Formats: sequence, structure tokens, C-alpha cells
Amino acid sequence: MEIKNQQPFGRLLALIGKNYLHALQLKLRDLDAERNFYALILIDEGKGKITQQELAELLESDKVSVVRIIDNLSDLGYVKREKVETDRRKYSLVLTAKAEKELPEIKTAITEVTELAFRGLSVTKIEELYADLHIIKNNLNNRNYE
Amino acid sequence: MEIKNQQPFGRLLALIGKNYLHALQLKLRDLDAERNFYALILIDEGKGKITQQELAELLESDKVSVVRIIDNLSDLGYVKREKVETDRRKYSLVLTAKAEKELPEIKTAITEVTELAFRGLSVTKIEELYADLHIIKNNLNNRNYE
DNA sequence: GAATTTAGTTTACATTGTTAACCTTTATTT
DNA sequence: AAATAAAGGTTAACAATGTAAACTAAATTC
Repeated sequence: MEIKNQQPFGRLLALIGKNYLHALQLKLRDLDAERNFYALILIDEGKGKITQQELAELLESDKVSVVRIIDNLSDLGYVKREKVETDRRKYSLVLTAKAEKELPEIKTAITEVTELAFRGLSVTKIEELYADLHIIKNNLNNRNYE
Repeated sequence: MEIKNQQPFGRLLALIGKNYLHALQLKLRDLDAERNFYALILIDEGKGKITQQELAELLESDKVSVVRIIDNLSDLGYVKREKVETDRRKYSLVLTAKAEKELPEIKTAITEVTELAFRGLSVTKIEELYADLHIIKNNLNNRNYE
């Protein structure tokens, strides 16, 4: 396979990532939440203790974006901000009952879209793929070229 | 490797794609063009005959986005729109001398970032990776779930 | 206790994605 | 040939996203 005359590798990845998200949004179109599904999962895993700053790190995003994500999820009734008593600059992010009710459907949808994406690939190949992608992700980390 | 407790696959790809583009933009920061590098390459390959509609298909984008891309490249002096005489609805997209002069640097930068991304992976692995990604891209094509 | 740092918010601006309405030119229908 | 539809491109509007700067309030450092 010639590498020349192909679209840049990063462009290919970004395109696939976008299509993945579209498939997920379609599967979950009956929910109020239209995006930020992974944030909900991370907040759930935070067991009521995660802060916006910590969430920003997990999402590899910045705190301004996280404010908007939480505003969005909060407006839709998925998340509540709770002042941390021991450090009153921080908020703990807590899922509402609504979010907890819908979370299984979200996780299932993610699994299904991932399975759709991987159709025709063996488990071995998928594991290799993840390993390679993590190598590539590290290679492209800012500290490697800035 | 556990697939659970990882970030959604599409999110990983989108992140890597974004980092790839950042690396490329950094490498090419001395150029006037700050993006749309791949569009320039496609226009070059179109040998002065490609139209906006055709470019939209190659970019897997829509015609509105392409208008903006060509506006941008045209404002920066990289591309000219030339009316097609045989079908006066269309424009041929033509690179300027400036674009042709900078194109080698752009292609080199893309190659370098791609090589940086693939550091530590064998040629065999890279070829497998491309093959797998194209399978995944097809799997996630709209027609497979809409 | 003054200065700095941290968590979060707000504002601003540019880019991107999406949709709809529109103009002009070409193709199709009848 | 006239009417209609379709195609190529443009414009406008709106929401989402990325990035940066300035800000408040609380905590930490010196």
C-alpha cells in the first residue's frame, strides 16, 4: 500500500472519530443529552467526588470547556454541582437519578457502536490496534515536538 | 487489554487526529495558510480542473464548507477560482505560484508528522493499521446504520 | 498578612458543522 | 419552446467548539 497519495493520517482518524460520534448520537437520539456522554461516564466513575478540574484532565480538555459541558449537562438535569465543604473553591460533580437511569443505555450504545466499528476484525487485531494507537498518541504528544 | 473502562474508541481517534493537526500546524507556522493543507494538495492534483463540488466529495465535506475553505485560501493568495466556459455554473480551482512554491514544504511537513506519529511501528504494522482503519471507516459509514 | 496559586466563571473571538434560502446556469419534461 | 427541475455555488443564521484573557473567591506560601 502506498502511503503517498493518501489523505493525511490525522485527517483519516478525525473523520472516523466524527463518524463514530454521529453513529452514537443517532443511537441515543431519544435522550435529552446529545453529547458529553463520556463525561457522564467519568462523573459516574468519580462516585460523586470528581471536580471539574479533574474531569478536564480525564477528558484531555481545559476548564473552560468543562464549564460548558457541565452547564449543558446541568441544564438538561443530568448533573449537579455540589460545593466541597473542605475546599470551597471546588465543586463535586454528582449524577442525578435521571442520569443514573439512562447511563446503562448510554454504555450499551457505546459498546454497540464500538462493535459495529470493529466488525470484521479479530480480537487480536483489535488489541493490536489499540496498542498501536496508544503508541501513536504518545508520539504525537506535544512534548515530543514543541 | 480490557476494552471496558477505556474512553470510547471514536473519542480516542478524534483526539489523535486533533494532535496530528496541531503538530502539522506547528511545523508550518511560517506559512500564511494555517489550515486546509490537504485541500491544497487535492487542488494541485486536480491539475487546474477540479471544481468545488468535486473537492467537497474528496474532502468528505459539503459545498458550504468548501466555499469557506476556498474563500480562506483565496484571501491568502493560494487559489484562484476560474469560470468554466463550457459550464458557467462551475469554477475550476487553480493554484497560484505562491501555493506551488509552498506545496513541497507542506508535503514534507505532512510526511514528517506522519513519520513522527508512526515512530516505533514497523512498516508491516503501519500497513495493517491503514487496512484496519479503512475497514472501520466503512463499518461506520452512514449507510450501515441509518 | 501579603503575595501567589488554584478552581471555577465570564467574556470575547474565530472556526466548524448544519440547515435553509437564494441566484444563476444547465438539464429535463412535456 | 416553455415550464420545471436539478446542479454549482453563495449567503445567512445558529449552535458547538477551541483558545485566550480577565476576573472572583478560596486556599496556600512566604
